Amino acid sequence: MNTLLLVDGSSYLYRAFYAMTHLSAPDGTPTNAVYGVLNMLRRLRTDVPHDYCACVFDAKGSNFRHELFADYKATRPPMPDDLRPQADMLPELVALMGWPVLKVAGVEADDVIGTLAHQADEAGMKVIVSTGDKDMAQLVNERITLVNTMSNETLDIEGVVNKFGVRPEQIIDYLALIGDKVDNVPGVEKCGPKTAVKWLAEYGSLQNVMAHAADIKGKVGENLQAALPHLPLSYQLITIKTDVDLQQELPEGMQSLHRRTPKWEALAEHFQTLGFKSWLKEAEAQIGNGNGRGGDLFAAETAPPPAAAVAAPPPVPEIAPAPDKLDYRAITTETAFAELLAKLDAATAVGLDTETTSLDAINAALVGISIAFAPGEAVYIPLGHTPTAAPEQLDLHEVLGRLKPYLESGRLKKIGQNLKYDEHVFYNYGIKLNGIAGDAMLASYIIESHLGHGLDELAERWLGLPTITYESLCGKGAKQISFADVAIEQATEYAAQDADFALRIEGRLKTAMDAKQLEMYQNLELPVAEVLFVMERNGVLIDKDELARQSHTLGSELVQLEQQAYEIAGQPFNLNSPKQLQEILFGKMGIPTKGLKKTASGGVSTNEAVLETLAPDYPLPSVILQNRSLAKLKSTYTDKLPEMINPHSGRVHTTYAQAVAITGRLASNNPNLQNIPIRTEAGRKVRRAFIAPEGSKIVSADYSQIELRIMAHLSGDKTLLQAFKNGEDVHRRTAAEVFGIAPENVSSEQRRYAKTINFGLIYGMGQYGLAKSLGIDNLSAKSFIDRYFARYPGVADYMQRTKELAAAQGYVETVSGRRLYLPGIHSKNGNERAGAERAAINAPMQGTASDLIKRAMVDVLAWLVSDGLKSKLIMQVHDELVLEVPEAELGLVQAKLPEIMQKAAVMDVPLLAEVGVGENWEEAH
DNA sequence: CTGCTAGCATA
DNA sequence: GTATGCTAGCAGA
Repeated sequence: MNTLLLVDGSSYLYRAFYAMTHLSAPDGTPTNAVYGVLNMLRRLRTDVPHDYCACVFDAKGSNFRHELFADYKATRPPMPDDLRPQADMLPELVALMGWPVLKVAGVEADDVIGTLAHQADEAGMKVIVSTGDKDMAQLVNERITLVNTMSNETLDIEGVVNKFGVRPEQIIDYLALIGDKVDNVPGVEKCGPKTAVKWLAEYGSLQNVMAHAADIKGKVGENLQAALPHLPLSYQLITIKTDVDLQQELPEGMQSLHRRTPKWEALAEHFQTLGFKSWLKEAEAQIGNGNGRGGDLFAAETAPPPAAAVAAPPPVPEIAPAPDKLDYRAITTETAFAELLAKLDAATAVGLDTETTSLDAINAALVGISIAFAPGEAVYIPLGHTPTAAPEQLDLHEVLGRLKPYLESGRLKKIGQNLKYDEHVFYNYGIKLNGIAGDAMLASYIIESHLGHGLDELAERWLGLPTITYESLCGKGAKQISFADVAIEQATEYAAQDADFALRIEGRLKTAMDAKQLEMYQNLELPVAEVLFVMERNGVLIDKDELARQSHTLGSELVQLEQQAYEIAGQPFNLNSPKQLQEILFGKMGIPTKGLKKTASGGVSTNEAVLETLAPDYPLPSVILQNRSLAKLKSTYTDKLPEMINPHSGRVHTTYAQAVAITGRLASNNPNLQNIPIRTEAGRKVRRAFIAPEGSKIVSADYSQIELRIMAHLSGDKTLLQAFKNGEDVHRRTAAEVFGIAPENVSSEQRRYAKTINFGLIYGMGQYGLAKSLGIDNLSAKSFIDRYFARYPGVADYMQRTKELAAAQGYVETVSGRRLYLPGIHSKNGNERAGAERAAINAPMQGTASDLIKRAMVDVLAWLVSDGLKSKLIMQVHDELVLEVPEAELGLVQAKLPEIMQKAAVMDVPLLAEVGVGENWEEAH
């Protein structure tokens, strides 16, 4: 029989507070109640065997009993000042310990416990309710028992009868007669336990006692008569609900009440602050055991789950309290603003969001700021709305000046959605945002990188709530209006919600992370976001004139190619139009289309591969190819980059997307600085325009064969590992192995083959792909691959294992525990499935490489800052970091930069980073 | 004006 | 054969 263990967190909070001697954290925060409750939960966890469990707390605010009876609990003194902060922090700590935590607005903890107990009872489960509250005795039956963990007292039916002298089903009647002084529930004057038991023994039920009120003599008889009108109400107040709607909190019912793995990382942090030393040690030991990240992000290899393991566990259901109502306000008066500042003084963490005039952060102007304090509680400060939209509005600079200390404070923690954006916005006004402690977008990216991370989607997925969309306020497309034109009322609803939801979602997502994920989130992605902010802000200096010259040259070359094409075709046409080109080549010129690749829409493709095959036999294709290549250079790079120079800084500021690539890589856009040409001579010239200011140089360092090294590490293949350890030329070595000759006899052709195989493997390539890229037949390609796998059995084995793992669990992992989901891995479509298998093979290598360089970026920036260097990180291109370095620091950076990159992780292969210096990016590479 | 395809730049 | 972002052309509003 399954057992459900329910803990009345709120009742214990009070009892522990009054029972425990004073205790406080190093910073003076009282901790006795928190310590008492957590200690009790630790004992319960081991002492009471159970299958499901939950710890229930009272939600803030009034509940249905207050509606029944305005004076309910009216005589209770307010919560002692020493208890309040403890009450606030306790639920989070309990959740971090792995307990499902429930808080339901509108009812009390008792009612939630009553409901869950009732449901479990109906399902034939055994229920143990751990509480210090005697009222709970009304729940006891054959399967439901109470345990007071503080006094070690157990109450079953017999126990209730022994203790109270009435049966469990009479407890409500019993308590109604006695009343409850603490909760201000009126009973019968002068009627205590003895009298109540006597009456109930005689008449059986409250109803019957009331019916015979006239029979009872003496002063108590009179009192009973006097109490008759209010006794039904008391009965109602004392009755614990067993029918609370928990659909929203527990959409999957009892099944979600599994104990989860404690978040040791976060617990350790809290125990540290709270001064719980022995528990801190314990948490650290757990982390050291690989149950959290140890000293080294890459040290712990998780044991692969059993092959039978099913896809990722479903996200833990929503257990955070949903606020009973929303409190969103606009701040437009000095009084309200002063109150807001006072609130910020008291707050430790807030949700933060800005509204602006532009998606381009560096050029965006502030329209308003929203701040959330608690779920459902947020304010919006309109600052840059048009007068029509906001008749009353505080002065932008005045407000910013007074908010600045809070925004720049590391003490006040900020949580938001893509805060890197807001960080830029504030920086535009001379404010450096500090204390960034959470970002819902990044948290979501860590948990499920393959899904969307927009706030709207997150609210839907994690809170089950719809959002007000930006489009519903501002419209879209050409007719879109500026947020500055949105009326305050609607702007407040929207903006306050964004801050509120970001705060709520981030908290929710954190509880869904395992220790490794929390580690990656807090110690990798959040710090990386700061590095990206710095790099974006730094920008890259571009030599406009150089690009203009190149554009000019390209322009005249393009004109010539165009003329040639027209002559060959016998007519002018648009060389950039695949459709027109198709007509010319396969229509007018009558080139046979047999065996040529088709486009998705049915026509004959005119892509590079097709034109290459036609080039030996016809003159036009090679002209087109040259034209395309140059046109791309001109339109995408030499013409475009100068347009992207920011007039204020004189530099180009890209935006790095941190949550788009499913493998963990960054992406760069507006402009994309990660696809600047290098392969062709003409293309590479573009890099000459990436320069450093007078007195500085460009320094670039890139990881050598990073993904191949990671493949060696992941596969553990002896031969491959050895090649790297010996510092060999791995492609040459591979050729030697595959062709069965000595490395010194490998021809350049053979080395090229080997290099292609090595790269192909990283992409999950099969014989077909290899044949195509080497221009050999399928059979020879297969024999190459077979020979390769025969010489590198570890690699063959790894490929196989990875595919199986992906199929078994639906995701694969990087070395540091980043999860990479493969939605297509179970597809019935063979092509799609094969694609997912290739992605599965590639993802751990690409993803681990990306984790590595992210770690290096954080370390490099930390070094630059701590040593007070003037060198600037300006670009990241997947395996390369580019810096702008003053000449005085050149020697230092050249030595230290590759060293930091190589030390980003300790793996079974040495990491190698190669550094270059130059006047421009081409020279430095 | 918007959304799509083809093609191509990078690691 | 993995992972991205950008441009031009073009079709349908």
